[in-house]
Amino acid sequence: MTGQDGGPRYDPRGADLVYMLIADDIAAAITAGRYAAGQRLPSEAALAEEYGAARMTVRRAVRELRERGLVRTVYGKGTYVLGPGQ
Amino acid sequence: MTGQDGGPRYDPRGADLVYMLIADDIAAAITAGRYAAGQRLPSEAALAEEYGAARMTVRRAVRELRERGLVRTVYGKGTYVLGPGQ
DNA sequence: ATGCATTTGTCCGTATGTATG
DNA sequence: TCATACATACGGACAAATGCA
Repeated sequence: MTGQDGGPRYDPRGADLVYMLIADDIAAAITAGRYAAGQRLPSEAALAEEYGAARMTVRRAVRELRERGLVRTVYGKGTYVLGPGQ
Repeated sequence: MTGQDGGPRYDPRGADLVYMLIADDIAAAITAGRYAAGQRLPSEAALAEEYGAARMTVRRAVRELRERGLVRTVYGKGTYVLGPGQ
């Protein structure tokens, strides 16, 4: 990323962060249809196991997906994939 | 550090840099077996306290040890002593 | 209604990574 | 080199919400 003022800038959203890698991977899975709209994602604990990461890191990834508008999280139930319409 | 007016105060190649002194000391401790292979080093904060230096300086020393292949650092966990085999 | 399991929410402590002054 | 602040990451513990038997 380059600033308009000419100064080189560090991209803090680089994909070399664990939570970002996980978020990208899940996002790709959603795009690929491996997680259909309306379907529930595996639990945070299951995802943590799957990715070999801490649950807090998975939560950070899910938060990223939420901010991208890809999923919706319901307390006590889970995180659900949103369709293109919503 | 290089003086902007009176020339360099320290020999940039010499071992009289604080981080290098610390690195050498830890390396000697590893060689002497005071830190066994597989063992975790004290945290950067603890080492900083021990050596009376800033954490950033200790980090520089640990980086030196990493570049010498003496230790391996794991994000969020610590820095571990490597055996002769690895 | 009473537990019980599952899942997300929150917090704590510790440790490393990055950035700035 | 130091000092500070914040982000990222791990691991654990407990609380709150949900659903089911």
